[in-house]
Amino acid sequence: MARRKDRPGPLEPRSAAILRAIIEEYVATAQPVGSMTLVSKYRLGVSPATVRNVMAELEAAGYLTHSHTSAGRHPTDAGYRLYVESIADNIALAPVEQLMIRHQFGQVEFASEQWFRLAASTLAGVTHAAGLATAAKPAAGRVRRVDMVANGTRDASLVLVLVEGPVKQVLLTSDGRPQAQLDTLAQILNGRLAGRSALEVDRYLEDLRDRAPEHAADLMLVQAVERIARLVHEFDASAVEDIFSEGLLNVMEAPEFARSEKLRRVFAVLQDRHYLGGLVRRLSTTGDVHVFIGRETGHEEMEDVALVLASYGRPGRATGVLGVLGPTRLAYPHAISTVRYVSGLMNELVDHLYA
Amino acid sequence: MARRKDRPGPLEPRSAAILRAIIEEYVATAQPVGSMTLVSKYRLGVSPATVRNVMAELEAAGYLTHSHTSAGRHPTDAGYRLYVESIADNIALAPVEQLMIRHQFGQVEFASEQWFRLAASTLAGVTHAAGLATAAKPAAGRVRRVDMVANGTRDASLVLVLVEGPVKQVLLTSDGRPQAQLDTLAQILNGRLAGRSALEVDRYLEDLRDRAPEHAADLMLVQAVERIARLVHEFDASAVEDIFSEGLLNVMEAPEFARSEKLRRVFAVLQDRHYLGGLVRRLSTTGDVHVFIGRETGHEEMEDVALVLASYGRPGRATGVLGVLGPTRLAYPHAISTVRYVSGLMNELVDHLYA
DNA sequence: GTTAGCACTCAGACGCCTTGAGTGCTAACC
DNA sequence: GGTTAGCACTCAAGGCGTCTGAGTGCTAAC
Repeated sequence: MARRKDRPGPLEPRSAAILRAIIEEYVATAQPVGSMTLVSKYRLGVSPATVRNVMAELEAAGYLTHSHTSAGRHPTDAGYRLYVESIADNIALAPVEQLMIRHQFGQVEFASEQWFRLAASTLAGVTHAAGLATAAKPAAGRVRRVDMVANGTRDASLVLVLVEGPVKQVLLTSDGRPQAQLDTLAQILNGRLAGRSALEVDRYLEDLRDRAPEHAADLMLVQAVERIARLVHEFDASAVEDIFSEGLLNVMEAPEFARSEKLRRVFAVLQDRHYLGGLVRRLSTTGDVHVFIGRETGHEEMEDVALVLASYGRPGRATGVLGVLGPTRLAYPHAISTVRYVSGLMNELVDHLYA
Repeated sequence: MARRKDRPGPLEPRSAAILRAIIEEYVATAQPVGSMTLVSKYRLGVSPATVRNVMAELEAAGYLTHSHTSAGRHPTDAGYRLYVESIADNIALAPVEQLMIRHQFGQVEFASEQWFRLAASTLAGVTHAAGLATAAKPAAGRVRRVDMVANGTRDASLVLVLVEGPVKQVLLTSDGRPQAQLDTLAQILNGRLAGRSALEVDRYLEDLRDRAPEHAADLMLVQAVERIARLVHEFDASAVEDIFSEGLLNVMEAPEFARSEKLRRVFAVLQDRHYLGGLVRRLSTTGDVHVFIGRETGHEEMEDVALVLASYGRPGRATGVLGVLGPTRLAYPHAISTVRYVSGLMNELVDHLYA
């Protein structure tokens, strides 16, 4: 029974300290925590009996549970949530770790795709959970540059560079035109399409088709514009370009996932490209870290996992998401500060690329 | 005791039929197979007692085992190997499935990266195991085309297209040069570098540095060539560009991987980019399907898994690997014919691209 | 409000027994 | 000779009771 306050609200300092100790102990050991172990390991200044009373209150308030009568307690999702809210703000990553991460980022070539992978693997390495990152996805794609490259006898590659970074490549049939002629074509396309969005490319395509007679010879031009339009549209439509996940092995090591059934469900959810995309919308674009615990992730299958996510990038321009996935029994303070730090780094990188 | 022949060699027809039946039953049920179930399900024309005698012979010859005295038998790796060798050649994929796979390949745009992913996911879907595919990796990369694109105020993207297909993108500092100037630079680079290998790019770089005075203004040219050299070298050195794996969830469903410890080891091996690269070398380049069962994979961690792999592509040009990963208890005939068929399709695609 | 003491609870470990699927052997059969 | 029926034997898996110990909740004293 809750003696004093059943109402939600700030806990008494002593209760908060005990909840905190229970969570930290449970995170460390994955074993239900009993009153005696708690007193012996943490200098709480009270006896086990008192701790038991407080535990009973915390349980009545919904922050702890029992697996069975004579077992120790472990936190509920609500308990973790309270804990997270109590520590979310003021923590910074240890300087040593900052340095380590910066060092890793320094190693990599400025090749855009590498970053996201690096972000994911860095997060995984530092937090010992799974690291996730999506590529920076802008609101709507624009053509930066088109290039055509002869490619054997019959084919040519069309290389499309988008303002937002990604490079796309598709095949065209070139009927053996020499490179010089392809260059001319590319020049025309660049003149017409540089800076254009998908809709604008569509419009140009219609124009081309209307005054067909004049350009009829250049069926290849039409073909190219068709492909470009399709690529830009595809880019706009793609929910999330790609989710890089690294260190899923770390999650497999957690005892809560010892039998692979639970694990399978989590993996299945993660494979769904649209899922993380959906979470993105729930993230404010302010760029601060958000924590989703258990059911809060919006997926029943994920009831045993927690996500610590942050968006990065610049709202008008490109944005993406990165973060960490682990069991709800997660070292939240460390995970939060790591995610915050890495998302800061990624902001710098995005600014640099989409300046 | 083996009554007749302990020597390896072709089994008597009846023994072979029984081994075959045991394997098929075990593949289907994942349960040890007893003599009575076998007789009742498969029309063998003999009594359980006879089957038991044969089983004892097969066990003495190393093709079957016992988990304990009173349990049914299941195949050893050697048993699977014999079975695989007895069926490897003459099987073709069912026309329905051929059609289904072709259909899937028809759906995809001719964008090179998609193929490998598609191959992997098709294999996964059809065989209900995990599908693997590496990108087509040629012996040594050559520059096809260089392009430079202004990129905000300070930076430029250098886009490098290799003869072998891949497109690389890195950032350069452009000090605000206009696009026109970048085009001129790119033109110079194309003139000099098109068709060149990494070593040849190196040579050009040395040239540039030697007669520094003349071109001193174009530090950016030097910077660009440096990057290009590095990219081509990296491409040459990369063991395997990327391994696309799809449908690992399928493997997680197999009862032999019910506890995730075993699974974890397998995943860990797969993450090692060099591992599959090593297997590539063990594949003859004739393009036929190779089967690695348990320890044959060369990794102790993989003792419970089997790989069915084929190389694809053209020896002199680009080659890659694709295949299927599953428990040793795998439907080999189906897996083999599927892998063979898909690798045939990939051959066509590679011919088309690297014509 | 805190604490010591004590009765109570219950998962997990251990040992025991039973069950049944499956074997290996032997002797009869063709 | 190979094949088969019969039978004793084996052993994992499951059910069942017991024991143990960590941990609780309650009550009464501080």
